[in-house]
Amino acid sequence: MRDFIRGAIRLHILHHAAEEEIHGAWMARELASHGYGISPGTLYPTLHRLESDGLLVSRQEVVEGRVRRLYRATEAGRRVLEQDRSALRELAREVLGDQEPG
Amino acid sequence: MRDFIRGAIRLHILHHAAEEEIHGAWMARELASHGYGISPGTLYPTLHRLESDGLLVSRQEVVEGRVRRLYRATEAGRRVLEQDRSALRELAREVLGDQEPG
DNA sequence: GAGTGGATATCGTGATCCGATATCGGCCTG
DNA sequence: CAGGCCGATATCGGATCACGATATCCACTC
Repeated sequence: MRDFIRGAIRLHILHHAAEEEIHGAWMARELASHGYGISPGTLYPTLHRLESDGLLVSRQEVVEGRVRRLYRATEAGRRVLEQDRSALRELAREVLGDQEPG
Repeated sequence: MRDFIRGAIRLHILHHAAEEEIHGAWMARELASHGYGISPGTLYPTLHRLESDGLLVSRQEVVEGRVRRLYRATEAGRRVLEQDRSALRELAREVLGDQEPG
């Protein structure tokens, strides 16, 4: 358990997949830009698991001469996302207290 | 990875251990009261790991005829806690949007 | 000193993480 | 059409971690 971030990766993926179609390499860059170093050996199996759990659906498309697997959140995925969001909200309330930012 | 909560357990433990002395069974109840089902087989190894990583220190004491191992956060533990807190803050900002709480 | 009860420690199994490496497939070149 | 290129995706093996069940520990009681 390097970071508590590890477990938040699913949340992050669902969050973006609920808003638009995403693909693995894009997600890797997105996570990296937030400082979440995730390796392909973690990311792709995670995407597959989310799909086999019915939280994501994928299709393949050719974009700029590259085959990409595009993922979107399913209804079940959105429900799980909402559950995770409220868990996050409670966690933030508990651990961050009522501190006002700035 | 049932929940993103799994990884947040370390954060939760550090949060409480930074404020007061805690012990395993108390932490189990605290986590359970927030709906985080954590088994002893996860909690105790986690405490040991945090201690061997230098984030917690422990001492034994007899309380009400029971031996308890009391944990407190070290300075390093508090630093990690702060790092995790700001990661949590950024995650909340990213995934929860700019919604105002309450 | 045997029993009690709550807290803590450990064991084996299965899942997960990880970096490195391999594969894939459309595009371009010739 | 064959071959090379390149980014995206998939897979492999070792190490770590989560988990529930079970065992152990220790102060107290009788």
